[in-house]
Amino acid sequence: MMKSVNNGSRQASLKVIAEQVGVSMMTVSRTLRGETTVAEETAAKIRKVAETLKYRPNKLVEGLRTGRTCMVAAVMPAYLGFYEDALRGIESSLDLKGCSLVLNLISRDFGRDAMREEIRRLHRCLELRVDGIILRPVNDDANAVYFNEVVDRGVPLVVIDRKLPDFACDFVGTDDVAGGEVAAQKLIHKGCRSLLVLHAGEKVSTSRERRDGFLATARAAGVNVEELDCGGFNPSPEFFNLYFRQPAAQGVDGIFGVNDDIARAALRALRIAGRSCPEQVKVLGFGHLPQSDPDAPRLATFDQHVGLIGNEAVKLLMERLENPGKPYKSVYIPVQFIEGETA
Amino acid sequence: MMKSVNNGSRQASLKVIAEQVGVSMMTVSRTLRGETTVAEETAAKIRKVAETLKYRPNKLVEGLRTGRTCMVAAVMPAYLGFYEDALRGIESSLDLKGCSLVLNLISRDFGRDAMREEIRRLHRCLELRVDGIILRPVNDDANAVYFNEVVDRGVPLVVIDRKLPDFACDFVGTDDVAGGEVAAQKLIHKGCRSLLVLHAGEKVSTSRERRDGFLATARAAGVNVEELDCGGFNPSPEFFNLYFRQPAAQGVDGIFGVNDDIARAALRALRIAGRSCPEQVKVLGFGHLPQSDPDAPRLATFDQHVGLIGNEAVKLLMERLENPGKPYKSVYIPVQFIEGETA
DNA sequence: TTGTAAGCGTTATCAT
DNA sequence: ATGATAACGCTTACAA
Repeated sequence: MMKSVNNGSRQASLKVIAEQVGVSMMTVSRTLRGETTVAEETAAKIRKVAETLKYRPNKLVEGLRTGRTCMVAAVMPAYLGFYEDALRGIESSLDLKGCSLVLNLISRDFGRDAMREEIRRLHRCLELRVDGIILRPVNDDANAVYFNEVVDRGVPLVVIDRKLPDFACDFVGTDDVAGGEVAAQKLIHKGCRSLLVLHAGEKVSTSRERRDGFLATARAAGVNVEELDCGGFNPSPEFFNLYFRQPAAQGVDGIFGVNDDIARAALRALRIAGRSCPEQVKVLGFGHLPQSDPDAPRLATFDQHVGLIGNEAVKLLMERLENPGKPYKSVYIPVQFIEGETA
Repeated sequence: MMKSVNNGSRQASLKVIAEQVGVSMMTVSRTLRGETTVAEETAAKIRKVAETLKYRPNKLVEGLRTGRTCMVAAVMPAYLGFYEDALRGIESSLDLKGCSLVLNLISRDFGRDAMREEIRRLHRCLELRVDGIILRPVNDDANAVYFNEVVDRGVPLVVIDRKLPDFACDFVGTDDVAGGEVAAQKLIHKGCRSLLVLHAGEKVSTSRERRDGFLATARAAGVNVEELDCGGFNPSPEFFNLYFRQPAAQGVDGIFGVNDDIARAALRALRIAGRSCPEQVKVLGFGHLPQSDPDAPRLATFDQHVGLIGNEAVKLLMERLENPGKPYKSVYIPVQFIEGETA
């Protein structure tokens, strides 16, 4: 029936320890923070009692006083996919800085209300007095005025992956334009003369920029190039089958999918259409997602080093915390080409 | 150059609002918490100023006073895989309760030091004064005395997925024994008479229990049954190829892999060994992980409803918070058989 | 070397 | 209907 350590007593606190040792709270505080101005004899006694009582300093109070809670919030899509790496990067970087991660997941299920949900979560973060917020915005075409509340409070906000138009803040993402450019270069270099870029539509900045980089480079090189809007990052197989049956698709000898899913879907559609890869058509993806099927051909793609995005986001956050006035910075993580069997 | 809202002034607080309106902090507090004992006229003024100043109550202080921080920590493997669903379940359930999730990821890279890392993270959670902790232990064979510090503090601890021996606390996991039993029943029912269970070794409770359930049911039914220790949840393809070349493997007509990865690996090895599935050998997996390759055969498996594990963990946590004295509870989420092409 | 007092932002309790 | 005061756990500034 009896509890083991703190029988009946309050939680260990400076006060409790002070009473038990017979000194003032200050002496305890000093000792436990490692100040050397305490008599060794007293200090030893204090440390012993603290140990016995399993004292843990209250970080919240520290935050209350210093204005630093050592908590940083991340707000991201509930279906992490791609972002799991970023999350790991964020978490481990924060850990190194002695900070804790408050995670907020925005479910797809909210649909058009996702933005309202995002705001609600941001408000919660503010109430928790987190030191900063790392955000993958649910929308990158929306007017983002409501982020001003965060910024106005002086809470550092770092946006990752999808850049918000008309909103100045720190940003970390992939160098999508360069990625698209290199994709085109690679295909052209491998002899392709009629290119196709499969993208996810106008609304998503990452897709748009990869496509733009690709188109620009292809056109500059004077090769034929088409684009096809797949309507999203995870189009149905039927979509592709339909497309690759059309005559227009017959001449294509190089395809760039703006993400791996699109590229793999194209791969299957090509197989069904009876076109060989990489002999007749070369295919590049983007993202370098883990390939769960060991029997599928290894997709040539680009690694986005997503973990680095997370690391860098934390770094920017810490820099702004140190120096709130400095100009906003955008960091673009370069992609790395990954050889595969499809190109 | 000028900040937009709080130019030069302190953060909005009860005090600031009180001064601005010319009332006491208490009146402001009462108003903003929706008490009705405030004159409507005063209340209106207060609400307006609070709105203008974009006042957000400080949850930390609330926690300091009430002992409830509305923060719950989760400690899980950095490579979520399987646990991403649980994480979503936890996060969304917490959100419904008005709580925030503090996420701690334990990287595989720590190897044998993972436990030390786990302890360190638990300590951090205690310093943050979280209301409770949901933990997927890094080890389930280890002596877990150090969790006592958490329990002794009266911080509810709910363990998920892997049950700790010799440690009493709330637990939520899969009904692994029943899962193994049903797996054997299904195979026997489909006519298999020589079974094989591919498991991950003695150390992991989930694997062990699925195997035990499987073996017990198979033996009770009087069919032939063998077991093979794959040494982990992600064995190399070579491991299986080697095994299926042996004469002992030739008679097997029903295989149960304790997770989907093992089952799929077995599937490939069977194909290489020239044995047809499901005609000659039927294969069952466990876990119902998303199958990323649409061309691979749909694996017959068991859905663990991992999201529910997360939901239930939060429920247990809240129950214990309400009633710290009640006896510990173990909840086993039943699995659901998923038909597939491999059985 | 040690202690006292004030304050961080809020709420519970007891006045007025 | 409103206010004053203490308290939560800790640190900073100032005394002794």
